[in-house]
Amino acid sequence: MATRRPRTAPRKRPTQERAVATVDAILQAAAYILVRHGWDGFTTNRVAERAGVNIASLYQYFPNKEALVVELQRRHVAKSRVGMRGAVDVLRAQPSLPVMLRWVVEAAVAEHRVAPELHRVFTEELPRSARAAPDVSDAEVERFWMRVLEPFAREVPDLALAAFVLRVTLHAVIHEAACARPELLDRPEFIDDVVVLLDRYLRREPAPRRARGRARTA
Amino acid sequence: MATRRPRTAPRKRPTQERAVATVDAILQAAAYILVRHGWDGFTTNRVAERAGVNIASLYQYFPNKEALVVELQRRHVAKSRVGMRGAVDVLRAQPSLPVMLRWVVEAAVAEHRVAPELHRVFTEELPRSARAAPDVSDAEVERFWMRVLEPFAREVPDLALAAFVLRVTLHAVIHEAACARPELLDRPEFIDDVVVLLDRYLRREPAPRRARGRARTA
Amino acid sequence: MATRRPRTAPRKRPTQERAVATVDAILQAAAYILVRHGWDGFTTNRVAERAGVNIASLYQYFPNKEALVVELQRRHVAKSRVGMRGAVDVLRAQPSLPVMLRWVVEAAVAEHRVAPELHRVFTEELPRSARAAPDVSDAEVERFWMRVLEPFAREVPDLALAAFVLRVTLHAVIHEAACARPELLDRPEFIDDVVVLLDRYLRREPAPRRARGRARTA
Amino acid sequence: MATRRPRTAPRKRPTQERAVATVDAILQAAAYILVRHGWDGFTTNRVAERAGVNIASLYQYFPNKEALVVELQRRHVAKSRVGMRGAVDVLRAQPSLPVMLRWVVEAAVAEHRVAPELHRVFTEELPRSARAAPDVSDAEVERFWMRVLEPFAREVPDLALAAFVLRVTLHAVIHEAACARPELLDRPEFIDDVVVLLDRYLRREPAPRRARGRARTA
DNA sequence: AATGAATGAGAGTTCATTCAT
DNA sequence: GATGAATGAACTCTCATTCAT
Repeated sequence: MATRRPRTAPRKRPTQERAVATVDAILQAAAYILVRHGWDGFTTNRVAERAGVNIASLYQYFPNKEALVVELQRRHVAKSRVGMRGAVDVLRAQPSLPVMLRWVVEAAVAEHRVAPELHRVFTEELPRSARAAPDVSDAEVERFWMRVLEPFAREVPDLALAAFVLRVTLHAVIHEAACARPELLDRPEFIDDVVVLLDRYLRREPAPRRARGRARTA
Repeated sequence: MATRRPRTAPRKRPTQERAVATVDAILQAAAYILVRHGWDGFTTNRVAERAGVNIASLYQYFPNKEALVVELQRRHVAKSRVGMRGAVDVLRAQPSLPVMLRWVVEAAVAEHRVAPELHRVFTEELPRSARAAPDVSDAEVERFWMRVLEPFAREVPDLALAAFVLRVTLHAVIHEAACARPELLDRPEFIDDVVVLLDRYLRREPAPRRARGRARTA
Repeated sequence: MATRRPRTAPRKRPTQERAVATVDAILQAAAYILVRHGWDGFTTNRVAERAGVNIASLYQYFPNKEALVVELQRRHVAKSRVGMRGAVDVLRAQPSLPVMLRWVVEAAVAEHRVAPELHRVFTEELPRSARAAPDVSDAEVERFWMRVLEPFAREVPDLALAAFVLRVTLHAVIHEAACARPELLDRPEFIDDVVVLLDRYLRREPAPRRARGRARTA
Repeated sequence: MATRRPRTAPRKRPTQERAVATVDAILQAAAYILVRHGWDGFTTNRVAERAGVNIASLYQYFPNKEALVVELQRRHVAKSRVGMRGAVDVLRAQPSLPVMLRWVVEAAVAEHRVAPELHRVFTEELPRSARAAPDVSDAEVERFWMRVLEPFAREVPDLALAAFVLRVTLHAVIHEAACARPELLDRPEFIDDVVVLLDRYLRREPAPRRARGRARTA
């Protein structure tokens, strides 16, 4: 509600090789400072100093502090989304629900492994002005889920609601694990459990016949 | 990793009546500024001005900026936790799982209704240095859940893991709803759905007998 | 045409004696720096340093650099206008034209003696953004002249035009003298000459030899 | 008093055709920026960008920012003075005073029509460091006037003073009109009036009724 | 002749915080 | 207990100018 968002589009594309290196150094330094000192300690001077470039060079490529972080997020997301691509393809093929969920959960976990600390700062500290507009909106994600789930979630009374719950839950559990209990990401039981959580939520009954209704065995 | 956390304990308890009023005015102004301008726009001078007190008075009661926000969080949590008390008592009585869950979910929803915008800033913008140490740690909450769930979650292979998933999911879904889709909090289907989500996750089998296996009907 | 004018109203009135002294020191330093280094060399840090106060103190009383200069102009004008008051009263009494003119010229000269160098910077170097809106507009001055001259300037074909010429000439000659030939201000012949210039311009007749002694008809 | 004036002589004459075009583009852009953004907004980077040339190219022809503006003034004056040449020739022929004055006034008006906005910036905003040394000094102009007026201004007690007043008045009235009331320049009455002003000032007699129509004696 | 890249120096401005009354 | 005044330390961002190609 507060301050108007300043323009964050990069100022000038580096064309020479040297300049590309400069921009990379700046962004790498920015990531470091952001993780190390948080948004409050993220000052352009610090970034420039750490990058070993003059502060004015920084401003030749980024119009302001926010733009730096936005570009950082853009690149982070680009890297993170790689695994999600494959999962989305699987979803389109519509195998069984547990199989689909497993793919997505694993993609989400992979996503969170990329740079968990950076991810944490992005989600937990940035003011609105420094948040990158997401390339895919939550609403779009939910619509996508609705289409995918439609054949499977016959027993779900409100599909839109379920899509919302699904999106939030999926992300929250993995995000929190990545931030607070990173070791969980490596345990197969964790992934299994998340799949179970979502699978049972969506396919409400008749419940899996057998005692250990794991997604794996379904 | 970041900067060392400064002491945030309030500086001196106001004893006279006038002083109590001063402190209240300061905190109210602080909440307003925080919601309105975000953490970045939250400056002690602004707070003092809005509160109508001199900046030096502010520093007589709060040793620094962070302390202000910490106290704000303390009071917010105190208000929020009221409903949770009752729920905890119910849990101790150990009725059926869905009943227990419904109580907790409803308490959590009530909690998020208290001051959603303030809540959002607390969770999404504060730097570590301004975050209040929670009065109950996540680990404690999870241990509590383990004790509570023990009789019900027989089919759950890893109770500690389940407690983690439960805690995170419960909070995330309601928190996100409160922040992004506040109207959801008023829909009974929403609460129902969250109960279903958790109930089916914890009681993995045999599944509810009938077609619309809502918690409500269990 | 360029940049929008920033707000230049002073930020906060000093109430304690100490603060009044601070503000005075700042303004005095500002005048010094402005005269010494011109608008381009007029930096708030320099001013604060010269005034012996912290830069933040400066900003507590003036919202920005321009405001400082605007206040300087305000005070300068206030001082300068003192003599003009008397002259205006004389004009209202409507003695003979030369007498009136002499009063005004002398007041204008006095005005330009106040702080000629400062005056020069004000008129010759300030960007629009730092120019104080005049308390009396040129148009108003001209309207005043028209009223005053009406009984005397019977032979003047276009009184509005004459008021414009009068205003500009009067100011320019004295201003230029003050800036480039300050010694002129002390010579009575100078004042006499300016009076002659304006008097003969306004009282055109009996014109030299012919009625409408226009160059054209000469 | 201010900062030492840096050398402003152009750095190197463009010899190739391409280079001439470059210099012209730079100067044209400079004029645009100066008029549009004022001296304060006049930055070499902006000029280079607008000119479509690299900043380094700009510095190949101009040693610094001031030099740019100085060259701009040089060219402006060259263009402006064209009409004045003719007038000067007329003056040398010594026709009647009103005729001479009319020529000069008209030349001055034409001069001010060339690029009034640029002219305004030159006279009202440039710091000393960026002001071009005039090719003809004020003193020279005044000496010239003295020679010209000598046969006509017999009644003028101090010819040097009159030359000063004449020079200043002539310029100021037309300059102010050009800046603040441009429509005046097109009205013949305006020119007439200025001629009358100067003519009557210089040819004092036969004075209106009395010999030395001084205010003093009135 | 021309350009992309780089930079030292500094400008304006804010802020958390303390002191003196 | 409360206030007006004051300040050290940064911070963001710009600019004139130069270097390497």
